[in-house]
Amino acid sequence: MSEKIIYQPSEAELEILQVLWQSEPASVRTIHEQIVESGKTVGYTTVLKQVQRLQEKGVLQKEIVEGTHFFRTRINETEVKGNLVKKVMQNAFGGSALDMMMHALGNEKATPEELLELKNWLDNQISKK
Amino acid sequence: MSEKIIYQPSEAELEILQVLWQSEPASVRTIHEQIVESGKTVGYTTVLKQVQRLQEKGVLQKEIVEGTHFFRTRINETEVKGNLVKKVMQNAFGGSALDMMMHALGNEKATPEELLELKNWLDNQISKK
DNA sequence: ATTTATTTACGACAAATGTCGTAGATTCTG
DNA sequence: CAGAATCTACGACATTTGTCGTAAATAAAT
Repeated sequence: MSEKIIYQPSEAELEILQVLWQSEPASVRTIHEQIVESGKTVGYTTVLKQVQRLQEKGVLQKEIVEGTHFFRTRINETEVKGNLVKKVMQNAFGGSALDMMMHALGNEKATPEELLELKNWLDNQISKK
Repeated sequence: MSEKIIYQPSEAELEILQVLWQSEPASVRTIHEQIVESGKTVGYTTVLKQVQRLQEKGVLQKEIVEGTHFFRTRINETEVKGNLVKKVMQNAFGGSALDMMMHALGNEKATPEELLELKNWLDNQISKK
């Protein structure tokens, strides 16, 4: 089968992608603002550069509307995120979801609500076929 | 509180750490063999270099026993792995374990057994306090 | 003790990342 | 329109990673 290649964004790239998946298309100014608002201190040109690189890589698409440059992603959020977590699951936990889960939630870090949500989802998954 | 710093190994470093967590201490030769056996093609000196860097970083400790150099880790497996997965959970899933789980298991990738195991573990977590 | 095989120590490199500064281009304001 | 404000394009750098090659140091074999 045709192995679809899914991009593995770096951390800084993921921040940008997250903003875009949230509200596409967006200008670099907007992206930068969002990132800064989320707590990270980074210069405008730094973000601009990353955006340009992502575009060169074909991950982002640029559209110039009335002089302003807008960007939107060309990769699927679910696939990319799934890939990110699967990679960790594979590399660090030998592919075991259980093992990964235990490390992610272990040590009373998860709230009871979260555990319940998870349980419900799982029950659902199990029951349906 | 004193934020304990947990090392975030790169992929190649993780491979080495995995071998050591499995059977410490080990010589570079052994580590290399294990990695190659696990399917990755990489030169001996490449692994050696990585091991030396890890030692410089204080992640590994060297002990010379009768002429042979043995290495062992100085970081905790559970903590490091937990950190790796938590980082992804944070960066890509806004800290939501459920969201991460759905992406990791979504699309019928998980075996029924695995789902059950997970469910059991969860039930256990929930019930105990 | 020599020769041979193994190991270790170093130094190099290329590619990827994260960050900016600066200059030129464009848009907005008064 | 001219000056001010804002953007984009580029180029630079320092780090980190992943990979080796080569030479020097050790250990093993004959």
